[in-house]
Amino acid sequence: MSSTAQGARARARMEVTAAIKDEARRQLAQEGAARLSLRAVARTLGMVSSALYRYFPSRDDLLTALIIDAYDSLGASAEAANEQVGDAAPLERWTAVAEAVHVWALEHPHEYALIYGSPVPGYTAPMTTVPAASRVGLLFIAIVRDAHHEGVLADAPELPDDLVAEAGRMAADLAPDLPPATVVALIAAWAELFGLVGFELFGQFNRVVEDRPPFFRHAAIRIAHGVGLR
Amino acid sequence: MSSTAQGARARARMEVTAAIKDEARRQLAQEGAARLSLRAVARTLGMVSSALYRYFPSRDDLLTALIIDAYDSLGASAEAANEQVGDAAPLERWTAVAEAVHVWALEHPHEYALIYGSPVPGYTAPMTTVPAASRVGLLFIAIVRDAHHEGVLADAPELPDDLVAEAGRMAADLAPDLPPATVVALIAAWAELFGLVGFELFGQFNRVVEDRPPFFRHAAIRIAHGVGLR
DNA sequence: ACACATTCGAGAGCACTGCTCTTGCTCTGG
DNA sequence: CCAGAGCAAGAGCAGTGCTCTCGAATGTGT
Repeated sequence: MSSTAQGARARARMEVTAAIKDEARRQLAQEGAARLSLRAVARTLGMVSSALYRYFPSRDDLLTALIIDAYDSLGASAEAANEQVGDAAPLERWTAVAEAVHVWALEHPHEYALIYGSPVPGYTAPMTTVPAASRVGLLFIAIVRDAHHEGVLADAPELPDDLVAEAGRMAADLAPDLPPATVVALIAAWAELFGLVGFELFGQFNRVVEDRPPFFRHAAIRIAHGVGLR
Repeated sequence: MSSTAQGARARARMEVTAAIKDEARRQLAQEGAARLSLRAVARTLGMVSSALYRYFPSRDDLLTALIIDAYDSLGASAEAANEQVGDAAPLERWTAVAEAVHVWALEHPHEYALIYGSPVPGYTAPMTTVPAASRVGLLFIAIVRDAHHEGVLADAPELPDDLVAEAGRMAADLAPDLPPATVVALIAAWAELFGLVGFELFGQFNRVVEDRPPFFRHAAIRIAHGVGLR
């Protein structure tokens, strides 16, 4: 038997699991991760709290499921933005994806905080989150790779001696067809972009930057320039 | 009477308040903000939990005190690094301060998460945190200003039309003697730098960047270049 | 078709949390 | 000197994550 429709029992389990995640996501969006309460979820679902443990062995496991969903939701938004600009120039694809991340973060602040903010107490993300977490990063790599193969990618600045070895390792792991210096610039750009998003979302720009969208767009383009996109 | 040494009562209050903050800071450093417990603090201090409310009306007020201390600690580290390199070139001062922020963050991960990570649930930073929070930013502004007045600051790239007005506002507020385009680049650089720190600290670089110090140094220098420091 | 096994919901309970309120004791300013 | 302010302590409330036990419903193998 495959995984679908194997008995009413399994189906019911799927449905209850989904219902729990849905309600948990709703509470997460409204109250934030720290105020997400298993008991409250169970309550609004009309079940007793102990029953919920049949589906998620602990609060952290529920959070992990929500984290994966959040990464996937963000990744889907970014990929949709990338596809929507079709075969535009790499720089435009980059900014479109960056915009999509920005918009998604503003629309899902608590989800964003859950995945890119400070990790919740004593919680260390399990391996299962890695694939979902990588989607946006892989998109940026793909865009830069396309630019490189089209011959429109400027060279990244030379690496200092103490970075050459590590850069080689990074390039081998992430994008063997790209120059190591470009890979280094790309990873830095990735972190810098999310730094901008996080600062805006977490209030660091309050009373500093008022009109955020043009500021972000400009910064995202400048960051793309730093990777070699023109 | 001034604020110092006005009666044994006030002094005792100061001491107890300091003891509470110290113990709270210790628990924060070990367990993280979300696991900071008023009752646990009171317990190890040998008092009953309700007594603690005479000194901090709520858990959030204690957290606010710790936030201010954390900002001040980080600011002091950054300023010390700036002074230690004396009247070196602005670029070196920039990287020295960036390094200091980086090191402080690695040494105080939970404090860093408290101030630059996702804000704790339903908590909005009160105005009283603003001065302490501004110290590092003001340092970066001062460094760039010095470079500008020494005539060694490269021009920042031209601003798009939809950013000119906002850039003028930002410059007027933060550094009227600097070109608006430079101020925009500076604010972005500030956020980007903390983006790098946050990504490293919150595990986003796991399995991506292994040898972090050279990577960070390189990225910090590249960010400084983006502001016009050479 | 029946017996066995597994799964599940419900309830009680434990140890913990932030916070409030009342009761007295102690210290201090006028 | 002594009234009032400051303070510690205790009990208590409502909430949390999580565990354990106990029937009942639901599958599965013979």
